[in-house]
Amino acid sequence: MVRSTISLDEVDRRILRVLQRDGRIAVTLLAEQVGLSATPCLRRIRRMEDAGVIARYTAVVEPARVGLPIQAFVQVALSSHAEEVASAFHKALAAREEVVAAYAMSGGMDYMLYVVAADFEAYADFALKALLRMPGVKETRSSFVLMALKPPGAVPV
Amino acid sequence: MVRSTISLDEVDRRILRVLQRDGRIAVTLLAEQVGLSATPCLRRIRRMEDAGVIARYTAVVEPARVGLPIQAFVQVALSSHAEEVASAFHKALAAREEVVAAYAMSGGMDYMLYVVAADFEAYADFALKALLRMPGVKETRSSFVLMALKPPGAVPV
DNA sequence: CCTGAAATTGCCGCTAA
DNA sequence: TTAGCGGCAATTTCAGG
Repeated sequence: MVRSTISLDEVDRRILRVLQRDGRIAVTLLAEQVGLSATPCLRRIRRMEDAGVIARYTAVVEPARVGLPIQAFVQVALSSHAEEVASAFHKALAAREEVVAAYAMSGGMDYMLYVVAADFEAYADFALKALLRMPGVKETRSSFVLMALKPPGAVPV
Repeated sequence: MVRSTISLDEVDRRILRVLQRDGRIAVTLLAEQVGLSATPCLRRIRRMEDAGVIARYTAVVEPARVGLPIQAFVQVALSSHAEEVASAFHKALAAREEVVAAYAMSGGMDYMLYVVAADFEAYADFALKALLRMPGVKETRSSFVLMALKPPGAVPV
């Protein structure tokens, strides 16, 4: 995955739409759907993979069905934004598997986390014993997911 | 994708870990990595697909590389929680492609959205002209993603 | 278009309730 | 003895040159 910027034409975008909908589709079928034969279609896919447009392929696992029904968004503010503090915090986040996604944010709170847990006890353990004790953490605010209206879906390309 | 609950053994969990890391891996290879032959491995995959444990497969597209560098989390509060208002709001959300994910939440704000846009103007158009005018919307609070520390990753199975 | 590899299916054997 | 699970082999379909 190289970091170059590439331009995408309408066919590339159609490929992306199909691959976001079904990441395991056979290239042969995909090619048909976008009006190409397999070879050039595969070339375009590889090109987008190499350019980092397609970061990876993944199976989308339903957390609730694998024993992780608690899902929360957690906003975190740090007390210091010194390089060492931030990078220690990043390292601490990376080490916790229940943190499925983490973003540095603009605005009042510095970070947004997406966290999964088996139950409230496990979540409380994470929030109180792990997160609040991570380097530089000043304040956290958790909101729990009640329902996914639109499960993480396709980027509009 | 049926809605039954199934139990997963350690082999199933290993399959899920591999498929989350590489959603396009060949079943043959996957089978090797989890210590099975292809046939039972594929059977387990199908079983998890049917049970909704694996919701789908997808290509993970980097928004910034397809011309959508603005990414925001938006919290939304509704002025009414009447059935009709909520469902009209859900419908309005569903119709907007820039809303990549949407959740009903506990706590102060009723919804959390993940939104992508081509630039601030497009984002402002969405926030001011679309979102604020959706049925029942009382208040919104946008935070912009500065950096993805941990890009949406694997659920710990 | 062609060749090797992968996906998928039918069938059989083993093991444990 | 039967339900559940794994493997082998044959067939169809796909990947990649």
